[in-house]
Amino acid sequence: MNYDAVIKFALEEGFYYPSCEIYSDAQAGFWDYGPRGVSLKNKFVELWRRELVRRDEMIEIDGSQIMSKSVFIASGHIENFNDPIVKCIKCSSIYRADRYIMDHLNILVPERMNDKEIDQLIIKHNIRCDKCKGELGNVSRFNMMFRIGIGPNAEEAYLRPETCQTIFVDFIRIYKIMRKRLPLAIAQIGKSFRNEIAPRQSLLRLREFYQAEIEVFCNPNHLNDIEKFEKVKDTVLRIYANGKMHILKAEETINTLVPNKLIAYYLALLTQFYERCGIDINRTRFRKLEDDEKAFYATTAFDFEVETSVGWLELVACNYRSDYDLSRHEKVSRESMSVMDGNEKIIPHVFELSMGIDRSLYTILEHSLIEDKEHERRVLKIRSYLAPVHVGILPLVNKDGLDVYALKIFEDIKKDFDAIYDFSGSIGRRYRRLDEIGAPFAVTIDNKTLEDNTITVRERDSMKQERIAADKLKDYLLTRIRFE
RNA sequence: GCGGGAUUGAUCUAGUGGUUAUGAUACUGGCUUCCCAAGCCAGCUGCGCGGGUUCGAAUCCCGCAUCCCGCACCA
Repeated sequence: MNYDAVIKFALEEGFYYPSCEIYSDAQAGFWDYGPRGVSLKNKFVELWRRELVRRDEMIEIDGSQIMSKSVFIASGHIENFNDPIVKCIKCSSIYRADRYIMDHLNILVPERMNDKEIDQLIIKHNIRCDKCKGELGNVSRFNMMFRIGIGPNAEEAYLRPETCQTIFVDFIRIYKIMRKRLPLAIAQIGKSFRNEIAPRQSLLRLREFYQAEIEVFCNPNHLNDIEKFEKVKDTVLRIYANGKMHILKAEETINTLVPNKLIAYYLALLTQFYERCGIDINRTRFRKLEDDEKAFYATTAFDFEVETSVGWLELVACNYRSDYDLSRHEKVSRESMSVMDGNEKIIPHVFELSMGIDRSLYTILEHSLIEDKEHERRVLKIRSYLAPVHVGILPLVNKDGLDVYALKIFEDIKKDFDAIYDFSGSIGRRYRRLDEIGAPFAVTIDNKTLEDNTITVRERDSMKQERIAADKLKDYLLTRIRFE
């Protein structure tokens, strides 16, 4: 399915839709998850906990979304997370100042150049607006962080632009109390906020969005002492670097494409996780970033990208952040961030997996939504453990006590599964409705049920049915829906 | 943020100044129906927001917002 079809599907079925849509002053870049979307998201998060957090014995925290100014002085966001912009006095066109000058003068403008120097360059070379030849105003700064005021005096603070800052500022306490050793991974799911200039494409570019971030704290001198790497050494990594694809077992990438075992290990875990999300892994790649593409804190970076109808989409940023964050926080807060690793006293380095949840959910939908022309149906062929609804309970006809029997079954399982009871419309119509929201199973109660207490279970993808004892339904669903 | 296009029920859509705004799908209730979008009856939802022109605006004009395309932006 393509992007437009997924958007329409999401609106119709209640996966997600624009926030505040009944008001005309609703702002772009904010979307709500509806009933089906929340159910999908919750299951995605549970899979993430299962396949990453618990599997790798990570620690999960949940931090505040509002953080103090000092955090972002230390993190570099106050200084770096903004762009110098100039505005045309005449026609109000806005340009990114440093790039505009580079394009016009063919010179390199260093990132650290201050606003006055940029102003002088503009005046000296009489740079004018491309569109109307009007004069340009003074440089101003647009910071992508949402600044907010705390309390009656509106003390300066910010909505976090990435969840990981919580992990960095909490690190030393967690390390001291949790009795863990390096490498130690701390994970968090939560909202982040970025004041994008022009958000577009629904869940793909939001001003308020969910991240699942994993920060692996490690000793830079032991990046190849990773015993658990053995468990994933045969996992195939798809790496795009130097202009071509490399499809190799994890162990074959070490020292060539991937600098060490620790990074390769987590790239492998990530690959396995997304495979279990039902994303077509043959349409994914880890793209090794060139120096000019990397974030200001990264030394090695891979983007995990997936092919969609709108092109390659970045789902996860994997950055080796070295000791940038902890050292900066140590300097600004004057709290020591050193820990003992064996006999070494070090400031840990950090390897980060920064997942975009909203984009991941979008991709799962796009890769799972199928137009089944043969059976005239739209089917969400999503993994059963991610399905927003697990099972529909349907009386074949709405009389003869079948409805009563069906309701009893529904009451019996509704606390253990996401189940819906549906008696309205023909049986075929009800199957179609369940197919559309990806319910992997439909249970039908018919006359035979009244005689021998058996029911039929219909499978979404094959449309095949089998008859089982009604009192075995719970076991049946448990084995078929559980995480594999 | 700039330029262009668009905005009519949940979804798609007809409607270029004049009765009560069109149709389809979907949805709801009922009848029928023992297994895959059948049929019949009944029903619920709508002109993005604000201002102007006009006797009269979904329709013309202006502003704002959102969506789409391109540019720019994307730590």
